[in-house]
Amino acid sequence: MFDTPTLQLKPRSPPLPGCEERSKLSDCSSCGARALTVCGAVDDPDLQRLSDLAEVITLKAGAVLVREGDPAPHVFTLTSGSIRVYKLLPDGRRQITGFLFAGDFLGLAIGDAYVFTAEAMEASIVCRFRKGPFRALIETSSPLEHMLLHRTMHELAAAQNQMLLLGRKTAIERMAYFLLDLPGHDPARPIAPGHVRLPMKRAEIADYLGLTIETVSRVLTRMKVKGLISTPSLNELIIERPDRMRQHALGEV
Amino acid sequence: MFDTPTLQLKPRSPPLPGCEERSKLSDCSSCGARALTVCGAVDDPDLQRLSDLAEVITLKAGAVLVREGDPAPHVFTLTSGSIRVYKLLPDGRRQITGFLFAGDFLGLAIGDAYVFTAEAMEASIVCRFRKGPFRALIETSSPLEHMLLHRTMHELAAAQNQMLLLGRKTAIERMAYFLLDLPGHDPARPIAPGHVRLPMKRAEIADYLGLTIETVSRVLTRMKVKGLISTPSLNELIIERPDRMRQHALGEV
DNA sequence: CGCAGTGTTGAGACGCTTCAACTCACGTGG
DNA sequence: CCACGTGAGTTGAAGCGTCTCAACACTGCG
Repeated sequence: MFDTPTLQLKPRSPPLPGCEERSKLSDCSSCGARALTVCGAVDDPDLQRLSDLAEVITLKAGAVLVREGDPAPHVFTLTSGSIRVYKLLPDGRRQITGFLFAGDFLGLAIGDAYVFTAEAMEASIVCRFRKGPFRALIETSSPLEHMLLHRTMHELAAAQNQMLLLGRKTAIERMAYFLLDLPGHDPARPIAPGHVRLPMKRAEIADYLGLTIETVSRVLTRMKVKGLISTPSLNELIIERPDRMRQHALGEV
Repeated sequence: MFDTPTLQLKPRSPPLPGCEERSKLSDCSSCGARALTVCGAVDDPDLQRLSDLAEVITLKAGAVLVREGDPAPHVFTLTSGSIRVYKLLPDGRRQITGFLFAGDFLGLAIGDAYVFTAEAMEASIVCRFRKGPFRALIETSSPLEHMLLHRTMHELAAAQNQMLLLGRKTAIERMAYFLLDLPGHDPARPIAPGHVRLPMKRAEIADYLGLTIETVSRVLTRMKVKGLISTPSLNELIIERPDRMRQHALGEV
């Protein structure tokens, strides 16, 4: 599963078109800043020292990067590809807490064990750091710690939006929010505005939105019938009525 | 609503009995560390500089501290009392994203506007800091920023547990998790193990767990009938079967 | 005493889930 | 080239858990 590592560390790509839309939707005024932070705050010496600590690991689609409950000696950054992060209940119920894309951090948890499982959704490359040296570096690098705080706060704000979604929104509202929110996270998103790439399966969308695959399918059908979306292929769709979609996403009737 | 301020800053109280239980439940190995961080990491000079920036504000029960969408010039720490933090949908649906108790931070968000509303649940005292000087202080105080990062990661982990709860758990599982989790957060919790203080109303529990007040009431009744809990009063209950309660909370069976 | 706010309980409605059948795309091997 | 199998997605019908609506009980307070 793990490749022989060579040194590499790729900062998050700069802000991409379509970011404004997500920024508005998620009430986050600094989506651009998020990317900016990574590109800007880690100045060269720190970046170099980070690189010295990094191992590059390539993952095949479906490969498990970390497993919930396992000892947690590493932290990661995702260089390319996409990763699903989830928690399981004993009977198999799954909640996907996030999809990660190039530039995202992973494993920055408190404690000695991972509190989630992370799997590659497609062929991916990650940089791995041992936690100890990484923490030591943080201690000495204020910009680095600053960036981590910034990112963690960003994730927390997203998590709170997701709580609102899971606790109080209907199926169609969840899906609408998801479809508008997703492109802002995915550096590999298509250029064309309104186009949404869906690198995940229906089951993963369902487990992210707290629904079943059947409900996801039915909601997408309803959206098609209503003219909200069109689907050139299974893994891609076009938002035809962004205005109406946004209303649904925000729960405005 | 706001009192004339005098200087005051009270660090979080030290770890309290009952904390181990929560620590186990939430998969967080550092519940003690959380409190410890605040008491320990902010060493005297920093604490003093923080105090210089602080205004003390007293809140009556129900008072609004910050409102979602308003400009966000301040951050806060809660000195005593309890606060509910929530998001609203246009039609009034509410999701409470957290209950805050003495020692908790508030308002550490990215961007220029608050992304949530915060209201006092009971008479409370907060320390208020202007964001600018506070950020400047963070820049120069590594231990302070370290503490903030630690806390934010802690909150993020809790948020991910809440996503699992809201997305995949049944009503009784949600309530069980809530009842086991709550005492670990509340410094004013009763000494006796198994005793849970409920400073919030049914409506707030419901909006925190993504349920209705009727369902909350019915679940508590079911728990009473099953012998899982007993209720000396409306705002206090005793967990009679912590083992069975924990099974429910974790979705076993 | 009456009133308002809060909590409980019951009956019916509703939205999502469950279970099942079917379609479609894709790859494999005869 | 087609038969076959597999995994993913869609669609339909029935079931179930929670919600909605309504009535009632309890508490504190003027």
